[in-house]
Amino acid sequence: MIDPSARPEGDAVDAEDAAPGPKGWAAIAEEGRRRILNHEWMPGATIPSEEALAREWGTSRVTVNRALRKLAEEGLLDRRRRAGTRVNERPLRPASFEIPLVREEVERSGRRYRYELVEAGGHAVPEPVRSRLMLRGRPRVLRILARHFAGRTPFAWEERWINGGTVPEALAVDWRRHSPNEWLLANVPYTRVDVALCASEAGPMSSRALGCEEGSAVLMLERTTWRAQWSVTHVNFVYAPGYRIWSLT
Amino acid sequence: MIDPSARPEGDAVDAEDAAPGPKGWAAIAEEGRRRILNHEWMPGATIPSEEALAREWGTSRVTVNRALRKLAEEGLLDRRRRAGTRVNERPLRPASFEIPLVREEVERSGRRYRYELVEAGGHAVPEPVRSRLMLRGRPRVLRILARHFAGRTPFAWEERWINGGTVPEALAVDWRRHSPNEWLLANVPYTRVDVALCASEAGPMSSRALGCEEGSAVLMLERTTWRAQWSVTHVNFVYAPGYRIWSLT
DNA sequence: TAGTGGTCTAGACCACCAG
DNA sequence: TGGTGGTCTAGACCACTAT
Repeated sequence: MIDPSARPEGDAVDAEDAAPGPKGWAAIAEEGRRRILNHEWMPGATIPSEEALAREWGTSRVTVNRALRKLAEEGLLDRRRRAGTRVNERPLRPASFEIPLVREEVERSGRRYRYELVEAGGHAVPEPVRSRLMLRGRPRVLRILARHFAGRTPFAWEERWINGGTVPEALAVDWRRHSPNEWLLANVPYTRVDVALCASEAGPMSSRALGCEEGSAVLMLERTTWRAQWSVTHVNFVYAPGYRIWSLT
Repeated sequence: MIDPSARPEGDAVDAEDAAPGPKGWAAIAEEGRRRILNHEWMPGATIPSEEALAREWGTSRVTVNRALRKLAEEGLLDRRRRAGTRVNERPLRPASFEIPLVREEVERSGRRYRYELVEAGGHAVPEPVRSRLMLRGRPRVLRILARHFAGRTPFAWEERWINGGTVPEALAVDWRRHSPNEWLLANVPYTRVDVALCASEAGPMSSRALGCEEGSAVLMLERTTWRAQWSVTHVNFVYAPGYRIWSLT
């Protein structure tokens, strides 16, 4: 949840005058980052071994390891046994996007969140959803349609299917009072989540729900959740036009 | 680049019969994950201290620390000094999306990649781009329009501005031969990248370039790159209709 | 103020793989 | 086959914060 490296602490030991190098693994990582950006460590080149760097910086190998591992996670370095550590030619830190709960996203922006159930009940399952949920036979499937508001403005449209074979309790829940996302998170442990993002054109229902024109370009998030090998739920979130998702800096 | 936890190795020590616990930090993390999913560690509850777990599993505290740190990064645990480690009430592993280079994405899918320059030259800078690049005064700005193909099919449309104040060399590059993305990555170190995703409607140029109807819903990726406090480039990638971006499992 | 997590050290063994 | 990174241990000090 919180990046531990963001709280560099524990100033190592001593002081006096002996060790001239940076103190703490975060500082060491910073020094490595600087050398890479300044091309003191050239792109594609092999950097000194952990042991050599530990000697140079007057620290232990484990500390150097921790720092270099961080830089490797950031994509700046490529590490392999025996081959050593190389500066990545394409220091492309893959942008990462986090998909928060709708409620949290709205509240974080300082607006009031409201959830509104539109419809909940059994429903024929369209083929694409059927295959996503890997349904066999004719299990009961619950469909939920709902809106999420930021203040008075529609924020997102939710179209969800819940596999009653995996989550029979869901059939008895009062969905006027419980938002599916939050109820499921609180009540159904899951082991895997598949998420996809795409652009879509607002359909008849979503455009009415979001107060935009049919055919408007909207961002759609599809999420399928699994508990072991059993599918739990598949949901499409359609965000109101203009919605943007930002990378985590 | 590579998740180190994916290669659990080094089987710890001994064996004999003494330590019944899981071996290695990855195995320990797995055991913790299991307990959380099985509600053996209840949501919201505080789990035993690192020292206690180290004793229980017959390992060292550092190893337990490494494992629990991993689970915290995954969002399953919340750790704080003195307060101890708690099971997160919302074990929502934030889905993360990686934005690869267009070329890599195309080639990974087994198709042939081709880049085609449409236009490159000085150009008036529209206000939104101007503010994104934080341009002051009237620096020279290069605009590049290009297409990216997967086989014979248009894959993405690129509209890019390069800040000539920060990257004067860019003004002399032959953009018929070099794809801006790759040239910039290879030649300009950067320190920060801002990325946003949104849905957009294909405009006159992008629709013609992508071979779709004007107004089609398309996914657009905006990226602004910085070198220290100087903006390097701002680019809009418009993907052909139907493009989907998947989370990294 | 005491207990917990964050970090460091020094030494060690092992898996991997380029030469 | 040797060198490199991955990992483990045991002990230690420190920063933070709930009580």
